[in-house]
Amino acid sequence: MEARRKISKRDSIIEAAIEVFSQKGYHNTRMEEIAIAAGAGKGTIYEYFSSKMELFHDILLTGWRKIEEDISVDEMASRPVAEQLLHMLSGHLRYFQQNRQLTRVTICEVKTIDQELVEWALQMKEEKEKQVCSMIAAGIERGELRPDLDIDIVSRMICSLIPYFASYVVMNDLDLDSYRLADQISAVILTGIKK
Amino acid sequence: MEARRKISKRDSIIEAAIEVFSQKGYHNTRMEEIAIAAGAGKGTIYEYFSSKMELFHDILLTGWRKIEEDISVDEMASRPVAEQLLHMLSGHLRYFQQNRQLTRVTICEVKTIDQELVEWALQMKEEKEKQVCSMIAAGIERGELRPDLDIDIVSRMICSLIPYFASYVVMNDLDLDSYRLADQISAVILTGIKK
Amino acid sequence: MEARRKISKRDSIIEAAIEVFSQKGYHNTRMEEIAIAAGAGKGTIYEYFSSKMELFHDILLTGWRKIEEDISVDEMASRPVAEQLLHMLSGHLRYFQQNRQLTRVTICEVKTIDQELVEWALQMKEEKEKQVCSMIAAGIERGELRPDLDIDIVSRMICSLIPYFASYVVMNDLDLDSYRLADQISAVILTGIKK
Amino acid sequence: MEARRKISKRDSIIEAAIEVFSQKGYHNTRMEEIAIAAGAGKGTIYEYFSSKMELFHDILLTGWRKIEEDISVDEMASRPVAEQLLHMLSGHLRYFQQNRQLTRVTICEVKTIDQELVEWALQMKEEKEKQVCSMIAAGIERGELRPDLDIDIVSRMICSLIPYFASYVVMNDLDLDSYRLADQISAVILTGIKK
DNA sequence: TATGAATGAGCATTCATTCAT
DNA sequence: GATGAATGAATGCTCATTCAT
Repeated sequence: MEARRKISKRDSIIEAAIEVFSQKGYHNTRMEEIAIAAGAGKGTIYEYFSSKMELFHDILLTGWRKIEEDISVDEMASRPVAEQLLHMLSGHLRYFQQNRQLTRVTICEVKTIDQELVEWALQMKEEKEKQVCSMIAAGIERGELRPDLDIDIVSRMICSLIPYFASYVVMNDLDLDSYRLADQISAVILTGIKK
Repeated sequence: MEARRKISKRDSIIEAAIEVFSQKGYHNTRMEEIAIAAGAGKGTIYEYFSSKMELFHDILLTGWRKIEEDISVDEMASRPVAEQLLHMLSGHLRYFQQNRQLTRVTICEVKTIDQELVEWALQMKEEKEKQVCSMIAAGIERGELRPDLDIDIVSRMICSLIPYFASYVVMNDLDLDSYRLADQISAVILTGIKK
Repeated sequence: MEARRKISKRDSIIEAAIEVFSQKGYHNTRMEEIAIAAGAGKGTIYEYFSSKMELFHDILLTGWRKIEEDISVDEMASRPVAEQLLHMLSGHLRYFQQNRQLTRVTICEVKTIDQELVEWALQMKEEKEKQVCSMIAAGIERGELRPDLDIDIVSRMICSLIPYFASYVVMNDLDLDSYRLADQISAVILTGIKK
Repeated sequence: MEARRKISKRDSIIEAAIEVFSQKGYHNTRMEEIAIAAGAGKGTIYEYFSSKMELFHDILLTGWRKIEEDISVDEMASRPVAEQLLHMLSGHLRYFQQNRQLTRVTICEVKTIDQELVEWALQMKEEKEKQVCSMIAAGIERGELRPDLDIDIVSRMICSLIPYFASYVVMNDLDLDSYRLADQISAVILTGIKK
């Protein structure tokens, strides 16, 4: 029971931190606010996280992992690009909708804070771009896509859609049909790149 | 000569502020750093700007205005979408390349700082989206584009490219051929949306 | 014990603040000095007082309340004016002697600081004048005092004695026999106003 | 003409300084405000006064000298105390009324500012007390006053009236008949001390 | 383990004073 | 002399972090 309580304490802190960070941003959030929102003491946060930065970093990591778990692209690698693209986009959009606050934090905040974090975020981005590159390259290989495409550029075009529509979804409280939206987006892109 | 010196002092502060803000971010920049970088005293900054926030806001506004001046979209309105799109994208990309630091500040920093500023940034974005919407709508009207397009979505797809490639251009110090890049991007989009 | 310590911390800050304010004046006192004198950190002061002004205001209020508690005039209202006057004056003088530093702050500092505070101080003064007015009026009523007296003027004359002798007592470190002093003062006034 | 202009510049600065100091107090007054009120440049003030403190000190000195010129007590020394007292009090009260702002500065501000100034103010006060002491002593000598009076105390009682009624006169914009007021005050005191 | 009182480094801002014109 | 742009020392206040309980 103690272990369970400890876990729930840690989780309530994370939950509260996501809430407050997403509303006020990293720099405008005070540790005390998080503590209050978590129903814990200020000191308790430091039992689980060594600093404000680490807490933030942890949230970012968790967020990213959850996305990647949610949208496992690899196992789709053999499917047609059309399907993969649709799967990826709709997966992301659905995730954004279901994790609005976490998304807001993950997308917007990283750049202002810490060199280490910026580089980490860049890595995440590049990883994503590489994933999409592979998808495109394979599509060309298989003859699905036009062979004259600049793979890097197309990959970045697709990746650009994700954070932009993320903030679109997050900022508006409207509940979108994420599948239909993804369908429309990928239709345009596909027509633009298919053979 | 007095007038000239005053202007150059103000300008040297702005220049220094862009430099430091773009490197360290708003919250990690101390006024003293800006002063030193500008070769001025701390107090001098306050002769021209009433607060750190106002200085930052001023830079953002200036940056935005310069972009809009640089890429006057309106006078192109009667041209084919293909041309307009290419003009807009290559214009932005060229601007980003020529104003790397200002771009970095303009694109990245806004969200963490101030509610008022966030709303202002949203307005700018929406304005841009509306511009592109008109472009698309007119293109459909003229029979250049597929009539079944969801104008809003396509507009957002195009707008998503701008900040993403902005940070791509800004983060890497490589000198890209912005016209070629824009050409490739718009080719894909165009194929995706043209009749 | 926790409660006790918290109280003593707050008190040690107040004590230190009275000490430093009384020696250097409000504007020449830095918060850090108070903190050092209190054996506390700068931040600790702000745990108990939201600003320098509030700390000062609090001290003033406390000082005033202590005086009024110390010299409860009301319960003497039925006694002869001679007795009341002597009681009031000797009470004040004794208080001033026993709370030299607080007196110095209370009497001298108010006017330079803050409009709100000035008005509060004026109210305190007017309250005091009214108290004495009642005393005089009742004395005339009872036939103790000359009926042709201008009550307002006499009241002000008596009130003028208090801050003046306060600073006299406070500035000199001599230990006066406050009762004898009060006796002499009130004797002169009484002879001047009695029937 | 230059000399005349220079004099008027200096005077306009003093005039403006009295105005602003009396309204905002020493610490809340900025040199720039004085400069603006004087219709001069900030730097110009330093042509005539080496520092803010010196400007303030100069005003105080001038104020005090004007009082003493206005109410020359010495030449009255041979007259009866009744007359002297009335002369002194009514003189002061008239002066206060005619120089409201200067009075406000002279009476209220001194204590918070500068050790040197505090001591100067104490000297002024003691000088005044000595003057009145002589007056009383002479009155006793001449058999006008009761011989058992404590000269110091009575002197302080009289001196206490001056700043108190000064602030009374200054704070209220009512135009008082200073002669009548002085008459009433001195009547009470005299009855209290005469043989 | 959990707490929150205590801390002090860090920073935006003010304003008396200087000095080139 | 007169000016006001430029300066930087000085200071109130914030908030992440610590540690005694």
